[in-house]
Amino acid sequence: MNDNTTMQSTLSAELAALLRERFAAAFPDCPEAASAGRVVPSARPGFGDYQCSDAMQLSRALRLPPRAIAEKVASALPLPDALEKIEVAGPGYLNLTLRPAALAARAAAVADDEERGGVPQSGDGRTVVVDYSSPNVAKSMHIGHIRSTVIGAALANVFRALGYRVIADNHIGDWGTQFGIIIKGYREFADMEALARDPVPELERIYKESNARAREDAAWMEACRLETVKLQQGDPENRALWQDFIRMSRHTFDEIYDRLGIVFDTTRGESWYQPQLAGVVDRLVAAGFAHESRGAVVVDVRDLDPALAEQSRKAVEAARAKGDEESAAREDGKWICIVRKEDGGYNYNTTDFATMETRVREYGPAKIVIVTDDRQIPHFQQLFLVSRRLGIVNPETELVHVAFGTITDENGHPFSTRKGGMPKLKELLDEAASRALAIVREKNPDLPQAEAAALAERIGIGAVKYSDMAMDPITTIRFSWDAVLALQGNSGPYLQYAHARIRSLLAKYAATFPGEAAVDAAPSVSDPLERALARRIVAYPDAVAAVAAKCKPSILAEYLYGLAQDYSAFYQKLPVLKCEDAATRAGRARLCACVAAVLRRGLGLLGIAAPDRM
RNA sequence: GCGUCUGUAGCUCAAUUGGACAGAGCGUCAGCCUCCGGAGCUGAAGGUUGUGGGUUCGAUCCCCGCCAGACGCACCA
Repeated sequence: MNDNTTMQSTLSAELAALLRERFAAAFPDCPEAASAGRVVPSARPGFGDYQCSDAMQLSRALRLPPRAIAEKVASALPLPDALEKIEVAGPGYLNLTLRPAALAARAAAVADDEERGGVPQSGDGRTVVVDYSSPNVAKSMHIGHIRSTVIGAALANVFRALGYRVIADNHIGDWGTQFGIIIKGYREFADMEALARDPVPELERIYKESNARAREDAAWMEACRLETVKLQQGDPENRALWQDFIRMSRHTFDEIYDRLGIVFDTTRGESWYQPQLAGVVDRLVAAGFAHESRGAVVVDVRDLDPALAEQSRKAVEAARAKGDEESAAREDGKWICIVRKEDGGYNYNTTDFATMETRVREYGPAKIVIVTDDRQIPHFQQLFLVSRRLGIVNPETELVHVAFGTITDENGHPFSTRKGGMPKLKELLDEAASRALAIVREKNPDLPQAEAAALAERIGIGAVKYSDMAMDPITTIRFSWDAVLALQGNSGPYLQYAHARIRSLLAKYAATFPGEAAVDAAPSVSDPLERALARRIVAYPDAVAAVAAKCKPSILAEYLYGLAQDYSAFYQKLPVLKCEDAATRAGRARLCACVAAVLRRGLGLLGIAAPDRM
């Protein structure tokens, strides 16, 4: 183990490796011992810095009391430089305590690693495709889109930080039957002025109205269908309209993305794959995976897995036994994956197969990560299964569907379209900025107008983003203005505030003690509050790695919140500028600087700004 | 009917994925500004982790059965 370290791995990984060696050496005849040594940060300070509970697990295999096993591992020599002691505690825990100097050096190394962000380069140049945001052309982005956007962008950042080559792809909804409906409506009742002024809401109005008419007027519906067919056959006029709609919509999306600081490496909408769709279906049929059914071409997922077939057969029996023919009929729908519709058109299944295939062929990715709401879980399960069986995706490519919970209204019900649907994303961001501005003005009355507004924007957006990432993606969010825009407690601004306070303190430090070079000092870790901070900093690389492994930015949000909390406790109790002893003062200033660096970096991965003042 | 997800403090969520005494925020109550930024800090109250079994040295976490809610189930994505 190396104290001042090149950051090739995380501290916990190095300690685990050390213990693994010792377990293996102590019990060479036991295969289970060879894989022991898992290490996690200790539950409480009294239990050292890291703990290992594997001795208890091995007790059965080794037929020895857990404490005896732990003792043997703990007493092995020599103790590496970084460790002060290894103790056996409780029923058989191994508690590892770091030497303060080693902890301080390690914390500084993590914070100072500007190039790699203190994070091991486990990606090693492999490729990850991250598919997120994916709004629909001719529809406004609303609060339902923000989770995919924000979570996906954070995951892309994290994979990049870990040394992966990332392809961030915005798979926008720019193809499908809705365009016939819009084109028909556009021809009949478009308000050209409104379209010029603010195109997307007008397109949305056109779609809604045309769609409503199609529902009650069969002739209208047929006309819409014909427009779709014309578009898909390449009719120049319809294609020009369609491209116009895309251009207008993308312009509106880009305004939001600019504001959110979201970037993509590529934007390939569904239409991009359109030329490949016929070939996909042909190959599925040729391979025997797809067949004709009720006029459509379908893949029956049950054909790929006898267990599913059996499960399905039982479900039908159970329904029939109760005379529930409706449920029995529904059963098919769960397993039928339509790849060509009765009318010869293709749908999202076909497009998604083509997308999968293209991504594998073009990028050779180690992972494909797709971020959508949880209603699409069955769709992606089927897509992944069939893609693998057909060989569209090779076994080396990991497929991940990051499913997040839908956003409901304040009462836990879906937002009803009749009552205006989900709040628009732009409205949300405006409201966030405006609430933040009120506070900025109050706290910084002397700040020039433009600066205050810019700052409020960063704070408001930070609040919105944080609230969407602070919890596990699968959690359903009950929308509430007060929760999304919270500026106190577990919130984005709380983290930003902790960071701004440190920056301010460090500026004052530099001005007050120009001779002291805190940069050269080791972070102070003598007080438990300081030590807690250093331990937290050292765990940063583990947090980032965990985000990638679980595809949950919430892990990083949680980590940063803990770091900020620890800092606030430290700040309250231990003086820095007012500390009499120059050496301690420098050590504390250095520790503060390390915290600020990690906060800024972590917030950066979440896509949240870290202003120097607020 | 079948499937997926979820159930943890009054409310919103954590719990390093099987480890030591289940922790935060909001709200409530009591404190902290002659003190580096109070968007802050300290403390109190608040829990049979939906429920009943099982596995384990050890279960919020894994398995089985119930209960409740959300979502999905043939040409939207």
